[in-house]
Amino acid sequence: MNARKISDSTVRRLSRYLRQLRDLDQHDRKVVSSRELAQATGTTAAQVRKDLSHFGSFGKRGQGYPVSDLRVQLEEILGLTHRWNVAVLGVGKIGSALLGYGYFAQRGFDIVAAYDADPAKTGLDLGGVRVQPLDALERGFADLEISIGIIATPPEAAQEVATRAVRAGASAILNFAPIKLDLPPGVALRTMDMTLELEGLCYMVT
Amino acid sequence: MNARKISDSTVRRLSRYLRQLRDLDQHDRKVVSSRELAQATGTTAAQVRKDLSHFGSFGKRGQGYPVSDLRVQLEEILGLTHRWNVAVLGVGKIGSALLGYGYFAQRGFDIVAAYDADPAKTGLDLGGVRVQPLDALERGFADLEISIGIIATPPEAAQEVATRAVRAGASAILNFAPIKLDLPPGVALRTMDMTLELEGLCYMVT
DNA sequence: ATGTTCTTGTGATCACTTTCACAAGCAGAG
DNA sequence: CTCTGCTTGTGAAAGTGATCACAAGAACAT
Repeated sequence: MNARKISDSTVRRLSRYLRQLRDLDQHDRKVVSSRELAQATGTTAAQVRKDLSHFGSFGKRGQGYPVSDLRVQLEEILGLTHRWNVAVLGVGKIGSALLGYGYFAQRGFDIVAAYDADPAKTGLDLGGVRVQPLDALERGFADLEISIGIIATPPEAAQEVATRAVRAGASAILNFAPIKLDLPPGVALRTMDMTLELEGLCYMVT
Repeated sequence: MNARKISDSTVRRLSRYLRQLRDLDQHDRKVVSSRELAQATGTTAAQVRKDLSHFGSFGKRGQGYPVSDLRVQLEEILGLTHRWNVAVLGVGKIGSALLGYGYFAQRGFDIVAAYDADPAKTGLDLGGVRVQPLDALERGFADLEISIGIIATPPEAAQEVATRAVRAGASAILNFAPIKLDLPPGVALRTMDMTLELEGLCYMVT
């Protein structure tokens, strides 16, 4: 089924389909067509069908896709059948905002630990998580089975902290620092670079 | 020169080149090769040259690119020769984090206003900006010549607030709400969807 | 049973991006 | 001046992702 390599853009779209399906499911919709799914997620019907066809045949010709089934299928494909433990690394402005960001838990991601190099922050309770010193990182990742690290440190510290997180067991990094991270092969990485996006907007406007 | 349409991925890379060039410039480097620029930004030398060639010939064969000149050129291409006024819409966790995020100002983006629907937040001073009620949006965008709106509201409110911002004069929207925004053509849009990225990481790990 | 209407699944095609490969050009040495 | 070593700029080739177009089914009405 999914032998081939699936592109990032496809994965992103799958995520959007899933979001829509969850919504439809909650409203007890039973069936949805590729056309409707496309419209709701900002793509085309053919694209939806092509994306899904990489993983199997989930629809019925003439009818559409069963909302609930497809939802479960997508959750399996994306690896969202279980919850994920996440740690926030760096508790500055961005880091503490993430600790209070409710949508993570809602979507299956539990922030179970937070670390910061500043001793003054140790012990703080942010959104129900106690901030720990960086030295506790290795221990924490192992004990709590943390597989995703969110880098929210200043850029200077980002590389080192990311490397430590990976060595401590993280298999994925979500990076908020405006810097290029080098990670060992096999570790998943996505970077959210806000100034990069702002600059992109400026180009488009100009 | 730049008659053709430049792809998003190219623009993103240009932004990364610029970041590197600013750094090199500060360290008084005079010249840089496509190879070095590529290595520092995580792409290939050929890609760097191709990207730049869309806008002109900035380098000298046998030598490389003059750091300072190229920097200025890229700033012009990206539309970063002047500073930009930005407003934050929605002052929850994410919104207030952005108000304190120092890298925006450093890169030419001034957050000059913040709005929130919750009257309890009116008047709060966050990072030197006073939070105003949503009703003040139209007036503020006009008076302060705000061209970029950052949406940090709950998803339910995002579409309406974005639409209002555009009507009030915003020509670009940076969206942090996990939702698809519909905007009039000609308005630039970038969405930063954190749960989407996390889900992407899960797929890669699984 | 047959026909009609609808929607999926998918090979083929198209469009766009990246990579390749090399001539053109610059600087410095001899 | 010529030769050597480098690096750019760019057309051509390769690769990748998106779109098209249509046969294959499914439900329902007659």
